[in-house]
Amino acid sequence: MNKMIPAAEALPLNQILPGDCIEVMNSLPEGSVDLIFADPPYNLQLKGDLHRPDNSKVDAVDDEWDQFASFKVYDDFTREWLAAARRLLKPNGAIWVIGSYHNVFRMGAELQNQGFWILNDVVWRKSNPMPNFRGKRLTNAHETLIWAQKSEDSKATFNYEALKSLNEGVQMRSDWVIPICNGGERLKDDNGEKAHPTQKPEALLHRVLVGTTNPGDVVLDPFFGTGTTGAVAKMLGREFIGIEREEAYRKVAEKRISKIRKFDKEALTVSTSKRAEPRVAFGQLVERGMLRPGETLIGPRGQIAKVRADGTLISGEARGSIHQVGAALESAPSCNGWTYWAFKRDGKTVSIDVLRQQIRAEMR
Amino acid sequence: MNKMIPAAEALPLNQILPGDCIEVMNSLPEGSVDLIFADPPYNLQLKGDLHRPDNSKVDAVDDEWDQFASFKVYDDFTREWLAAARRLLKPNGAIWVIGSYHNVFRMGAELQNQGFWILNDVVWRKSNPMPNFRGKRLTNAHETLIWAQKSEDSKATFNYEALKSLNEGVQMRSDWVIPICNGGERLKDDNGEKAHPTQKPEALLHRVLVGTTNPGDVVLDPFFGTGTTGAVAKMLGREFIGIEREEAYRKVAEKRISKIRKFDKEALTVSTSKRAEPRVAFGQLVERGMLRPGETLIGPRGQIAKVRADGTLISGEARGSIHQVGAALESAPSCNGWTYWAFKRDGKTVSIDVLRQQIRAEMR
DNA sequence: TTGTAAGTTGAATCTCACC
DNA sequence: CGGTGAGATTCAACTTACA
Repeated sequence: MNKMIPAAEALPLNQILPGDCIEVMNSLPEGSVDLIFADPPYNLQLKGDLHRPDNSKVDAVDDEWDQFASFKVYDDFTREWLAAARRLLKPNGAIWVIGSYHNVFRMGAELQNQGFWILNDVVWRKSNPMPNFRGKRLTNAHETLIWAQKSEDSKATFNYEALKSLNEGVQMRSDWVIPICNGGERLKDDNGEKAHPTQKPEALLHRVLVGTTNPGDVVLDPFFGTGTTGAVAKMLGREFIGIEREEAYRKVAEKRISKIRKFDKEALTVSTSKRAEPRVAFGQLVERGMLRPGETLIGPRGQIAKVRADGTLISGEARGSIHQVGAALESAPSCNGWTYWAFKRDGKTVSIDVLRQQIRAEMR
Repeated sequence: MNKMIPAAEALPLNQILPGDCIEVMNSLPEGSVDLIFADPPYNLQLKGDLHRPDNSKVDAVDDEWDQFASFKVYDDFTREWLAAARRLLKPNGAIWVIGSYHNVFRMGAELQNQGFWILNDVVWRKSNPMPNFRGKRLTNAHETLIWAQKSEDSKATFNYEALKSLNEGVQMRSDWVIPICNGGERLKDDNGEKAHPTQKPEALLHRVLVGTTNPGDVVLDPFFGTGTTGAVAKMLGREFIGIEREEAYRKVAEKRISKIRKFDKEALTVSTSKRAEPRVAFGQLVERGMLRPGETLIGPRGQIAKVRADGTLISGEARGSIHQVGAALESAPSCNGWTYWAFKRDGKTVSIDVLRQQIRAEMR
């Protein structure tokens, strides 16, 4: 790592870097990336690449040895690129990997072995999968993604409300129905053949990036292919770094991404949770005279408490914050006093949360 | 292995054997079982308590049998029971295992390491999963099953047509929508508490056994619990062998299975229910690029709103779902955004409902 | 009896700012 | 780094109570 240059400035943003992804990742400054999306190759047909100890004839035992050896080669490869990826991540960074049953179990186990902390596994349910023509198995209608943060105590970005909005106001689930990439989105080469065998749909990356990054975040894809990650990142105002070994793919991806335009800033603002709202102390309502010391608050089933000048409540034996007194009256471990308590105005019962909204509106 | 007695006759069929599953499996004759269904401990590693937003406490799976000190301990356990299971299988035998992201990657990798040949991974999509109460992750709405045969050249049973029939005449896919086990099917103990924390639905086993065994086949479940595998096997005219360590579970299972009657052949025909129109989230149109963030939607009297990246709209001060913003502009309590909003294509105004129809057509 | 409302529950790796 | 306390957070299906 070059200590002369601050990491952020040393990052080659919005570029496609040629070469082997492990080498290239190891040349980049550590702790500099917010999110990694990785769609590694999963062909296990590595037998031809293996160096046998001798030229013995292929028999059943050798077949088993072959299979074991090919898993070992794949596992070594997985271990190396995951370690390089992990080094690049910021402490609160996260990774998505995608695979099928051929490789995803090995990737998932290695993620755990390296200390990544799995947050969800997600099923991409293909609405239009290729049927199983021979009728010997089930239609292979899904692929599996794993979402993991760098370590158990990382605080990965999760835009809960944005994903809920994407899902008609209902909490987003771990199974995503998205069509495979075809039609106009499917990139073709000069011969009209598909430019990449496993091009991922932009809808998939849209959901990943909206849900687990913020605008301006750095997203790295070590198996860039024809650049779906980069294309969607650019649309969504994220910075990307692509790594791709094959020149043909790099060319297609560069052309593709050059044509993309970033969405308006307004369109990129997503729904946020209440957690992101500025915190308001209940005492402020008293200070401002919105509630008076001595005034009575009412709980959901008629419970009564009195407001004190310091912004605490008193109700029977219980005294303390709006939350503590609410919890005490409910014999509950906790209580959100803002939604629990109400007061009377002009004969009507009004939640104290309305007053908090007023203060928040003034703050904007 | 006792060579004096043919293996098949030595098998303790339709019984629940007490004890540790590894020891018991190793005491049974090798090569004698057609199918193994295994639902091992998931190693959930839960820490503190979890409360619902209404402050009720979630009854977590904190049983002693799910505690493992480390990944290494869990992996050793997995290796041993899978090896014992493999020994029991006939050459053309197969195995199903089920798990969550906590353990399924480790099981899948070990299956491959031992020479099992994966045929499919199957996603059990729960129609009614427990939500993520804290809003910190996606709803964990599925579990994963792996279907593997004993070795690459095994010829595992696969009843293609039967599964196709179960699926309204369409080839069965690798994602199965099945509700979690509750209601009358959920077994209770004498106190009215659930008898087992992780009882699997009979519908799941029904599909597994119809699809991958024949009547008369021997099905072994080394983690028998309260005996869903045995109950469904008996209904379907398969022979079962259960292994269960806990006496309480064995008692419940025995009582349960004694009440089961084998189906008439006629009764095996399953009734199919007509599905409602699938719900489409407006956000899907954005993810799929049918509408772009920043694009303008038009209301029936020329009202204008902009699409945001998370599938919400913004129009003046109003922001929210297509329904919410429509209602706000009309000062109405509610509004069907699908019929309210339109967009421009090639100079023509097109209802967004047209796009919803397109997605529904793809889903069929 | 029937319809409606309120209550319960499920394999869960479920907070975070501040002192 | 650990302790403290504010305060944010749920979906579908079934069961029970009651009109």
